[in-house]
Amino acid sequence: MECKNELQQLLADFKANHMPSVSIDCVIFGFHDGQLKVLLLRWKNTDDWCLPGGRIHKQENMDAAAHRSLRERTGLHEIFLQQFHTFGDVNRYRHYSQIETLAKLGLPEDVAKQVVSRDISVGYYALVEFANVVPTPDIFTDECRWWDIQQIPALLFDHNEMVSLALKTLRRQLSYQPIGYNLLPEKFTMPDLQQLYETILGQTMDRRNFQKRMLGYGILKRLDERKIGGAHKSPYLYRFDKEKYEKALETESLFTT
Amino acid sequence: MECKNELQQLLADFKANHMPSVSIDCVIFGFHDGQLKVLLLRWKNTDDWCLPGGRIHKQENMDAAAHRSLRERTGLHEIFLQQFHTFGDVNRYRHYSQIETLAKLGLPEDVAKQVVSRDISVGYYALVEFANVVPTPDIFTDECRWWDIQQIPALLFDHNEMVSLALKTLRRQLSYQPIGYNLLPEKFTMPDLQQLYETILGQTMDRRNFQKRMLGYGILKRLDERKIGGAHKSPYLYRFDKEKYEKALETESLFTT
DNA sequence: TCAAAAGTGTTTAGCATACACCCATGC
DNA sequence: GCATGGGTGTATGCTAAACACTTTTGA
Repeated sequence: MECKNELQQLLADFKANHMPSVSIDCVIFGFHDGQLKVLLLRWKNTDDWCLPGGRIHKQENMDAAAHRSLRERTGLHEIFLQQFHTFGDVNRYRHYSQIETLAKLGLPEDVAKQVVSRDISVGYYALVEFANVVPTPDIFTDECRWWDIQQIPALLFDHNEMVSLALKTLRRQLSYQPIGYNLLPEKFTMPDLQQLYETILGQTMDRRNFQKRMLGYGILKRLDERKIGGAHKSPYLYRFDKEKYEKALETESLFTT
Repeated sequence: MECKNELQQLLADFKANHMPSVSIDCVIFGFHDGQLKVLLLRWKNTDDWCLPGGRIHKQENMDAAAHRSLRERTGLHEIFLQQFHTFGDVNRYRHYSQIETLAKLGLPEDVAKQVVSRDISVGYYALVEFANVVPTPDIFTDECRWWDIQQIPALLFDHNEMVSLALKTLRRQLSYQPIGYNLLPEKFTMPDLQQLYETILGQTMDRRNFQKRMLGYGILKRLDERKIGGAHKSPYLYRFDKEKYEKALETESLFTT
């Protein structure tokens, strides 16, 4: 009972500080071992996975709330983060047997209902450098780890749909904006970059044409160093010319207002 | 006082039936006289204009709420309607001297504050056939009419920003999707269609190349009729091949999942 | 010395642009 | 008959795609 009151109190405090009806969910993309990965959380005492998310403080910009949530899950401060869609179906919380899941959480039913009442959720996607991430669970979850995009299980709520749409948006963005700055280490080789593109788009490309196109954007700087240690011929190392990269991000498309 | 209580009651009922913290705003595009137009509302007893909007019923899908709002403002049932961005800055309601405006509305201050408290707003844009629209004000407004996109005044809240972003999205969409089905009458001429494109993109195009491109999409059907009555040579009439048009909308881009 | 990966340049094709002439209609 | 707008086809250029040989490296 005391436990229940404590929970009620927690919930009341939470409600006082956060906007009701609206939540945020983040699809965090990372790249490692030639695989595109997504960061997922496992709910306490369950085998059920979901996307990291959060709520918006009453005096906080929505984008800031998304950044905060990201920071809490990954430890990263400067990240590429972009809104991609807002999900508002009444039944988006019923795709999966959430009642079972809530039961496993051990929450009293009325508390549980408030935790997952019908919400509008704003979906963001983030691109992060895999190696720098320290995956950190939140209070509802006891595990936070990367999943290969190909091997993502059935997620809670409408989160599988969110991942699909985020990936679709990422692919489209790739076709008119440079991407990679936030997904690769500072120094990388042209084959690294190509592998990233091929992984995101799910298709192979011609090495020579790819290189020509990338260099044509004028956002890469070839270093004097080469990557050593690998078998075979040592590839050159590149890094992004941040200034030009940012400019290319702003231009965004053929049609700028 | 009674008036105030009545308002309080209205507000209480409203809050019981609608999701708090979230609203919807619609940028409704129409096309007439070679001009791209947007439907705006004038607040009661003021000269302040804003976008039509609404709230989401507790048991209503968000898209349905947007459609309902559109229907109420235009009388139209089947409309092209698409979410384009969600606005969540804390200060988005302070771009303009809203306090003055609220004063003019004649609402008691505490009621007024609740009416325009800080919200997340989901922006939709709609393409409608100008001639079929019956502009209809809502309870907060006493005028609803079309404005040339070039002549839109300073709007309340962040609504100018919303119009800009909606237009930008529309322009981008034009570059990889056919548009026109919802903006033109059933039968139209190639010059009509070109004028629509030129108006949206804000640039002129070559007649011959435009026609080649449009016919190349395979979504137009040339009718045997020609448009009569105009001066000069009578142009052919076309209409969209709805089936192929829909298919083209789904394909959406080079990169389909 | 061999296999595997990386560096480099040329040819080709498809699509978008540029451009000019003839025809119909109302005044 | 003439000014205006609409119908049609061809030449050109640029970007993206296709494609092959040489070089380096570790095993």
